[in-house]
This record gives sequence, structure tokens and C-alpha cells, in this order.
Amino acid sequence: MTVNSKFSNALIMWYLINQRDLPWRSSKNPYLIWLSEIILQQTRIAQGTSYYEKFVNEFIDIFALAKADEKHILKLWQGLGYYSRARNLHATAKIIVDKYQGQFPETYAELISLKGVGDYTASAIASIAFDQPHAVVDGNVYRVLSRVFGISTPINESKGIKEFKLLAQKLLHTEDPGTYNQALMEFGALVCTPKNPKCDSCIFNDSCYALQKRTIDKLPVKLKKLTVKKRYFNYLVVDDNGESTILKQRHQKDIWMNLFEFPLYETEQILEDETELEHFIHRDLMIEGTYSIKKYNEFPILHKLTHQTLYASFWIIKPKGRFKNPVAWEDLKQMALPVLLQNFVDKYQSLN
DNA sequence: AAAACGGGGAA
DNA sequence: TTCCCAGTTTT
Repeated sequence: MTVNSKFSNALIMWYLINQRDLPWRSSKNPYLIWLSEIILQQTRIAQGTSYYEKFVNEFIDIFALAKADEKHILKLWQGLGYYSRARNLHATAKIIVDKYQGQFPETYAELISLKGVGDYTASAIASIAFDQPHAVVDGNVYRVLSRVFGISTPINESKGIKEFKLLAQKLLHTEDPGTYNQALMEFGALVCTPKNPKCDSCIFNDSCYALQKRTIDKLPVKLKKLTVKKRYFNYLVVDDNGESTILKQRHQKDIWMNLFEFPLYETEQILEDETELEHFIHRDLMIEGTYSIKKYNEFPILHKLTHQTLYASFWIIKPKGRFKNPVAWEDLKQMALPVLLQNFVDKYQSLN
């Protein structure tokens, strides 16, 4: 028995006993595998599972998903983040229906050409749904392989990306690549965890390089730190006695693309009073001039994203006359809102 | 090659 | 706080 098959056999044995019972594991339907993989990109199982259930219940197959409105899909996606995944999900569903007659392509090359499907997801679908020999490399795989084999090449530079992909591919259990891939990821999620890995009960604790060298907490190596910029958002919340408000859809290439929000006035720093807002309100919101305005939150609400920290102030505007493009508050239930906005709406409505 | 893209949970 | 999650796309 080779070193490689020893590794994959041990892993698969461990997996058959210790795997979690997850909803997408009961099927090899490529639609369900694809859906679960998109949802789980950069997302914990615990967070993604309920979304998977929602989507499966709402869209039983690729045809149902392709026919849906993007607004509907975004609403179901609300709170999961990285909303380009939802937009690409819809675009790809249409492509599968229109170009492939609803049948998922089975080759890696065709799969990776789909929107929102990169090397990881193409490999996952090809191996899990179609038993093809493509190794996945996700965060779990980087961690397990870097520790067990003592590889300190940075995982976020091209050299490391290639090296780990090559190693994962070399270790691949070609008889059952789907199970091998899932086993490796599951092992990283349950045993070889980022903090406090369970080395005592680890099946590789007699050979693990990092454990022997006491470098578990040094691996995998990840370089670079991200820069976080600050932004100051002033949301203008028109409230016509709880009847209607004004909502805008974001279209710019920016955070939350295609989600809805109240009219936004962004500033370079925290806005203390409303004088700077008045021109904007009159020009973009009001048809007839008079209204009252009051700051809702004394201190800006902090909302942290990966690359930016948002400081949000909400200004409540009670119009005396008509205003442009009113939307019933009731209709907000259908619109996808960023979590920051949904939290505000929930709090605001509980007070009225 | 680097930066952007969400939100949440664990330590 | 910091890290990072079944990564991909754009710059």
C-alpha cells in the first residue's frame, strides 16, 4: 500500500464513522450538490444549512430556480452575505436550462465556465455528483494538508495554491473521489480545527508533521492583512404615518449590489445635523416641500464588513405633503435588505 | 498579484 | 478583538 492510499483510506474510514448527517449528503443530484456548494462558499455549515433547506423547498429543481425573479432569490439569500453568489446562482440556473436543457454538464471544464463556479466548486460537483477525479481544496484542506505534511508555503499566494492543489490531487482516492473530498473537508471541520484541534484523538497523530514539530498553531501560513476603510452612511427614512416610505435598489458595483435600502446620503465623516441633508431631501425625495426630520440614533450604528466598517445614522422624515415613489412599509417583507437595514426596520417597527 | 465581496460564531 | 468559514470575481 502506498503512502498516498494509506492517507486516503484512513481518512475515508474515519469519515464513514464520523460524518455528520447533512441534508445535501443524501443525494447525488447535481442541482442539489451545486446549490449546497454555492451556499457554503465562505460560509459555515451551521449558517448555511437553513438557507439550503429554504431554497430546496422553494425551488425543487433547476427549472423552478431559473424561472424565479431575482428579487425573490435575493430575499431568500438575505442575511447570508456575498450576494453575488445569489445573482450568479440565478444566472447559472438560466444557462443550465437554456444551453444544457436543464441537464448539468459533467466535465470540470464546463462546470468551471459557469458563473460563480471556480476551481473548488467545479471539483466538488465533478467528484461528488459525477465521480470524477478532481480534488477539492478549501480552507479545511489547506489546514489538514499543511499540518499533516508540514507545508509552510503561504496558502494565499499562487505558489501555495498550486502546491496544495497538486498534493490534494496526488492524494485523491480515485475509486471514490467524492467521498475522499468530503472526508478531507469533514476531517478539517471536526478534528483538525483552526483552534484547539483534537490531536489526542486524531488518526494521524503518530505521523503528523506539525504535531511532532509543535507547529500546529503556525500552520497553515497565511500572509497579508486586509485594509478596512470607514464609511459613513446616512439613511433617510421617510415615514408617512406608518403607511409608506421610500426605498432604492443599489445598482453600483459596491457592497450589497441589487439589494434595497432607504435613500442613502454618504458622507466623509459623521453628520451631526440635518442641514447638509436638506438639499438632497428636497431634490430627490419630496414633491411638496415641508417635512420634519429627526435623527433616530444618537450614535452611529456600527456595522462591520470584511473590508469596511460602516457607521450608520438613520434620519426619520415625516412628510407633510406628497413624496416621490412611495413604497408601502408592508412591501418591505418582499425586498432583500442588508442585515444593517433589516435590523433597523425590525427595531423601528417594534416601537410603532 | 491584490483587492473586493457579508455576516456570524468561536476563542 | 481576531480569525475564518465547503471561494469567486474583478481590478
